[in-house]
Amino acid sequence: MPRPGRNTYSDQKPPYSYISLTAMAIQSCPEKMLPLSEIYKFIMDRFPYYRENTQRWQNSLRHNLSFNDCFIKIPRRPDQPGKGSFWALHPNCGDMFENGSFLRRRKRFKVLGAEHLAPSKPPDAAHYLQQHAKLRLSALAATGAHLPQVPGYNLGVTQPATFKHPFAIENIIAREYKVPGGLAFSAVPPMAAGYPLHNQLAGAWPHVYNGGVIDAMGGADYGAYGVPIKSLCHGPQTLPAIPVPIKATPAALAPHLPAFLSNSPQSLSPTSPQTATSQSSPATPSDALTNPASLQSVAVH
DNA sequence: AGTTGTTTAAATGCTT
DNA sequence: AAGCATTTAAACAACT
Repeated sequence: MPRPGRNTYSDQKPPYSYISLTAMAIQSCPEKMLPLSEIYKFIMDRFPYYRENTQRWQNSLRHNLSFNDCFIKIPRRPDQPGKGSFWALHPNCGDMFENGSFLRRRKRFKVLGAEHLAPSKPPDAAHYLQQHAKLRLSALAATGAHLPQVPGYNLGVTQPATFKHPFAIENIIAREYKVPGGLAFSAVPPMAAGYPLHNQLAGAWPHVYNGGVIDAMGGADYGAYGVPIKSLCHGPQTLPAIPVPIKATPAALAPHLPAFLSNSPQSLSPTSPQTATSQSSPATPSDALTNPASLQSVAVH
């Protein structure tokens, strides 16, 4: 748990846009979808800055959820009582922060085509995620795995370690350039900028380096909903140290990234079979659902 | 009544 | 400077 009231750099505004914060929250949960209230909670738990002015930033965040096509709304099933819908990332949104900055995307993600023209039809992506979650749950039940129960929607299903969405919190952390000595350099450029850089960057990023994100996820060992962090993320010690240029160009970046960092639908060659990067166990039937063909999307502008 | 979700509009700041 | 992404504010509807 974060330390309440601690007056540190962690009280400063984190260098993440609402979009990246929301994506982080969504990716932190095994089912990759969260209700609004849980997104709020995630952000407030991890970033003390957002424990204040809640009306302001939560309104902004809601605006972002509605306004940006990279977020999709997933209706609750009857067996998932509660307020509001779930929010998830559009399966095709890929790595929106491929430029290395979580403050500003290079391009906005925009959905094209049928989804906009026929909104009355439930979005395939939403259906896919629901089905995906369901199938993974039944697969899990079959294995007899014991995982913590989370009311309503999140049953603690863990992701296979082979795929990490670019927004997964561990991937975001992984982009920080770690130096053996403990000094850390950020892959996030200028805005690090807005931070007091006279001191060590590690000090400027306490929410990341000083037990921030990892520590705050329920105290180093447990992440959201009591799921052990290590089952969700690579531990900090196993995070790849990836030197990312301060001003990264996609062309310069992509070839050097480990597969799991560039492993997004959009980063694949168009001819690559999607099943190769399925988020679910390759042995599960949910693979058939991982790439809804009707989902057409593109980054625009 | 409070929360959730959508939409419009304007301001701000970064990128090209 | 223009274009664009993001932030902020606000109004409003729907829902619990």
